[in-house]
Amino acid sequence: MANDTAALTPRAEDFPRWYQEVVAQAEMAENGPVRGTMVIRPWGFGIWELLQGELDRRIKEAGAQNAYFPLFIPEQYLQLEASHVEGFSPELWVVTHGGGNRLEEPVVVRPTSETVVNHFFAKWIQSHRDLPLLVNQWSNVARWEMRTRLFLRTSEFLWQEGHTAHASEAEATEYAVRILRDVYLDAMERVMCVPTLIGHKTERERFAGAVRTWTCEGMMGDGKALQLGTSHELGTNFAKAFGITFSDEQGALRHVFQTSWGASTRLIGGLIMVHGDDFGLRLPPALAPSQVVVMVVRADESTGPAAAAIAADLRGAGLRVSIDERTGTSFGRRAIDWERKGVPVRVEIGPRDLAQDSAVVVVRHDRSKNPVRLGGLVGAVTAALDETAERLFAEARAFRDTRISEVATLGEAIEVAADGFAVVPLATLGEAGEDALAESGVSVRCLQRPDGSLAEEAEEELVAVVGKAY
RNA sequence: CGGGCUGUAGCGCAGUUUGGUUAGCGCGCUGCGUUCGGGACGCAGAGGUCGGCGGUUCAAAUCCGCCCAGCCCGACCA
Repeated sequence: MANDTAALTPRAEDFPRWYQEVVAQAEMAENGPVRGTMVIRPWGFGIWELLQGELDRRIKEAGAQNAYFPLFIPEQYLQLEASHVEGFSPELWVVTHGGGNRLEEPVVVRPTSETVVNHFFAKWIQSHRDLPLLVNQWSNVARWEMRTRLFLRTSEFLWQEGHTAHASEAEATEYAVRILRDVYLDAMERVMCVPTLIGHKTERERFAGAVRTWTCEGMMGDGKALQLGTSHELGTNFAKAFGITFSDEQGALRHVFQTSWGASTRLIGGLIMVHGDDFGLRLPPALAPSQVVVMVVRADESTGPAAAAIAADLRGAGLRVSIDERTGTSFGRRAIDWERKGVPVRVEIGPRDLAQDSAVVVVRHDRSKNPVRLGGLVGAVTAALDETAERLFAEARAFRDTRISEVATLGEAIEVAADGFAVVPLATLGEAGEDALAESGVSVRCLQRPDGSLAEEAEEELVAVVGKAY
């Protein structure tokens, strides 16, 4: 298993280093051979698959269907939308050769798929009866990045990207917000147990080609911000660039209003940085590839069969269960391996337990250990998993709340943003204020109403949540 | 793209200044045994184009030249 015997660097001592060590020692991912690329190992990919399932179900509930568009995009497509090309040009990987020959027209590896998708939307949409068109794809994308960190920023990453077309602006806005709330916010808070702020971006932070960008922002364990998911209103920008028109009920030819939205493997990085502790990862039960590991403390004629029976009972209750009977490896080593991987509950079973018809239940989130009668094991484990989800969320929210302050001046905002979020009236900030923040490495994460709700119309009394971002 | 640094076993490193038998150490790995309730121990093993190419020399991981790759710091970024 882990081939590193060193203890983890404490979070408080060096947070970035702690993060890297958790990713490595929990066997989640490692660097690929090409600079900035990432190999996602089975444990990390297992988490991604579960998260993917949760997001996918919500996306489908919101009415979108999955489809797939090509990895390669003609370079000229990118040129069609002015601000889009301006935003993405520096990040493009361009393929110039194929089959040993120079290509007549270079193709870009998709950095995002608005351009190809909309090329086809233009073909598929003729009538108001074709609307709304709601499509999602799960894919990889590639962007040239200067400085990469596993999961948080990699040259290639996995994500879903949704693309929709609507007959009216109001409908597009409503859908973009619906995705933000019903898909992203819901999955982040209920599945990932990550308390999440929602709002919209300032012009400076807006997606290249969007008229408005909605965002989900989480606070990491060091007080920095991570953008967890975004939903963009594209207005008619791409519709005009790609000629996406439809005949309305009156027979008039009009441009569609569009949205696009995405969430990526970056979420796994956020999960680690929100819930991890000095002993490693702590997984919310819904995303744990193994929710329970039954550990055989010592091999004898009774422990193996007992562990198998316990595992069968737990599986019967619908849980994901692993059995660890590697009794050739010392107990401590194995316990620490599972702890680092963040498995929410361990059930330890040895001769001593069996003699008392019990097992030891160890809960990862607070590392508590308690003996439990075998007959009550399924109930105890299920309760511990439910409690883990609640406690992880509550703990993260309590931490975040202690690191958010309302402030009245730019100076205070910068000070607070050193290790948390500052909430400052937008009127105080202005565009000049945003420039001033940028000089200290601080940015506006999102704009919201003073009560934290979304400002769906142009409103006067908004506040800006500012912080340092990953 | 500017500045600094590093390439020696799967990983982390020593050895290079001052060239000299068979290139070492820790972890990991394999086998056997003793262990096993929070990072076990003993014994025996396996594993190397010393980043690459060329040069100097009786002799190169070590000196010289060129090349390649990676890391860190700056400018840029979901």
